[in-house]
Amino acid sequence: MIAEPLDAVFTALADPTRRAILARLATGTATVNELAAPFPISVQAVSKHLAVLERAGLIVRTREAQWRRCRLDPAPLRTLAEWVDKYRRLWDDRYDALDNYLRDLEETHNEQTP
Amino acid sequence: MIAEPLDAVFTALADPTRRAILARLATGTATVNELAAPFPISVQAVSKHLAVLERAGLIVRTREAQWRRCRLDPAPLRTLAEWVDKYRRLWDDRYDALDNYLRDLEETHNEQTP
DNA sequence: TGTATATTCAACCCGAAGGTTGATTAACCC
DNA sequence: GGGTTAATCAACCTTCGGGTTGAATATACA
Repeated sequence: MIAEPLDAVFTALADPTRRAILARLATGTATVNELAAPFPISVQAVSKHLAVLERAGLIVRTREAQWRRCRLDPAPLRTLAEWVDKYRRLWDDRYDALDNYLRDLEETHNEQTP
Repeated sequence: MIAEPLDAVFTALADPTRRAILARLATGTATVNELAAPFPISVQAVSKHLAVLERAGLIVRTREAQWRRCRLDPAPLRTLAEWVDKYRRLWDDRYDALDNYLRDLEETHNEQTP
């Protein structure tokens, strides 16, 4: 099993702190200190979280004087959505197939015991 | 930060072995041994993976003689798709806003330096 | 009843993940 | 240049996740 970029994205999103950071960034860009403010953890810890998000391609950090401005990059979300949709379709199809199968069983049963 | 069910789903999907198990189950139900066969790890390790998937609600295990038959449950995937779509929409909107902003800047610039 | 098979439980190992504190780098401002 | 602020780097601690092996449980079968 090759290491997929999907690993990094799912791993990044598995942490509630990181999802909260993304939620904050969805309302606009922010610096590391601004992002860290609402959390009861150190700025260094938040900095680590940002590194994880950056590795997953979910955010981009740019230098701006002594600040690092963070902004979202929705690209990996598209990949994720494709993955989810693919599986949902597969599974829904299977469920449809199962439904049909059960319906057939039912009908056959009804025919045998009218 | 309350522990969300989303945590369990993202965590479950972060592991490539577990995603492979889901891929296998997308083609139909299977027993633990059947699921374990393709992997170079022990049956016990696979059993643990299945527990993680079950906790996330992604699979259901039913007793069948001495076997445990596993089947997918696509429900959490729907929740996930909703989450992803919500964020994608938010972010795409922001990007549209940024695009418009940059376009406005450009136009203003062109007016000032014709 | 006894044995084989399927699966889980329990105890353990090891490395990675999330947190801390302290030091370092980089840019601004007086 | 000297001091302040923003952020990262480095070292460390503790918890958790994925793996192992060995024992226990449950069911089928002869």
